Amino acid sequence: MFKSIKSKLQLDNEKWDHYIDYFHRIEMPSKTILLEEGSISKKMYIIEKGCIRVWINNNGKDITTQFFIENEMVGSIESFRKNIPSPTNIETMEPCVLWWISKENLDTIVEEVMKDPRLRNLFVDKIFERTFDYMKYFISTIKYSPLERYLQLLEERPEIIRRIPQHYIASYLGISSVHLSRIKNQIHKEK
Amino acid sequence: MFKSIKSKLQLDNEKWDHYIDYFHRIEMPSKTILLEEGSISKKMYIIEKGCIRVWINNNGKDITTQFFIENEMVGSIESFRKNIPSPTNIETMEPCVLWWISKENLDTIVEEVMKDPRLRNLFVDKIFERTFDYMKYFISTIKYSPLERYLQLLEERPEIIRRIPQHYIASYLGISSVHLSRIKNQIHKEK
DNA sequence: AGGATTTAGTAACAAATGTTAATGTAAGAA
DNA sequence: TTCTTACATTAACATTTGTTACTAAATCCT
Repeated sequence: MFKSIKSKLQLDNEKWDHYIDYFHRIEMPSKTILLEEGSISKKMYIIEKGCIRVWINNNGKDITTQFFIENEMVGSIESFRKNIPSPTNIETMEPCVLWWISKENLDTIVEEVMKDPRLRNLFVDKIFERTFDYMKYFISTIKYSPLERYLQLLEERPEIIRRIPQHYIASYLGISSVHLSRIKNQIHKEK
Repeated sequence: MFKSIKSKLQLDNEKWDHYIDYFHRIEMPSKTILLEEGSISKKMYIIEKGCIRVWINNNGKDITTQFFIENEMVGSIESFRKNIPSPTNIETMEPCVLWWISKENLDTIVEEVMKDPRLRNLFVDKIFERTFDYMKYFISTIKYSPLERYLQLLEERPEIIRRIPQHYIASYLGISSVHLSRIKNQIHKEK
């Protein structure tokens, strides 16, 4: 599970083993809420197996804002970093195998990481990447039509479309599931 | 101009004076392109006076993605950080007084800053803030109607609406200027 | 001051998207 | 397996938003 991360970070064994102990394996059934809107995030998760969505409640309807699959890290970074109530819900969409780490332990690692110029740079790059991703999402919603956004998703994360029920995808794209059906139908006809 | 930044960072005078020298004052007429799509960003700007927009070209039409006013810092962080062609254009919308700093000099400051745990934290917080802002923008486009987004903008950045021509605002909200007219009319009637 | 350009509002029509309801199919639970 | 629930598609109609064209006002330039 952690081998790919290890080789990427190039940590020495001693530190590495220490860090590994901070993570705890859990299994969760589908449709489990890992973090509820309004509560403060105390854990981050790495997904070994399964699939998770992040969503916000909007007058009873929920809107999915992100999907995560294997080897990705999930959590409300905002709630985590600033110790404030999470604006989002985090929920499994399949039976999942997860590894969680507490805020305290992750903070310890981050503190260590920040002392090493090379790792620090990797970390800051990682945060920038997140920022750029959100920037891209944002621009994409005003620049492209739902059809175009669907095709992009199909291109960039086909796994998501294959595994996740369509109405979640629709909500993620900002359209109704009926309209997504129309879009798929349209693509089908054009071929 | 730099006093508020200075007091915020609590730097000692010696370092501070050193950093100040990295900034250069320039005046720019309205509608000047500071950074063109496709070119690599070499400068960051702080706005002393005036107003700037960031936009991307979409089949001949331009879409405004951000506005900046006095005391804000502008630049294509993505192009800056990764040394890649900028996806956006940056353009003045009023005659501006700006202070620019070169990538090299800013990198020097950042490197210094990262050595000090307190400043490092401020810096990382700043980046996280950007990320959260983009997250909010993104969520807002799928969660709220154009009317709601207009009211939010009016609430959060009234300055922008007062100073900037309506078709740029419309483009920023992702709607046509005609539709923004309708929205304003609608708000007017409801009062 | 005067002419050109930019900007904002309105109307009419067109296109995109949402809503509701009905139907069939697939997937999960007892 | 059988029942129930979740999911996807389609049609009909409603609503939202875009486009084009026209007008009037405001601003810019010389």
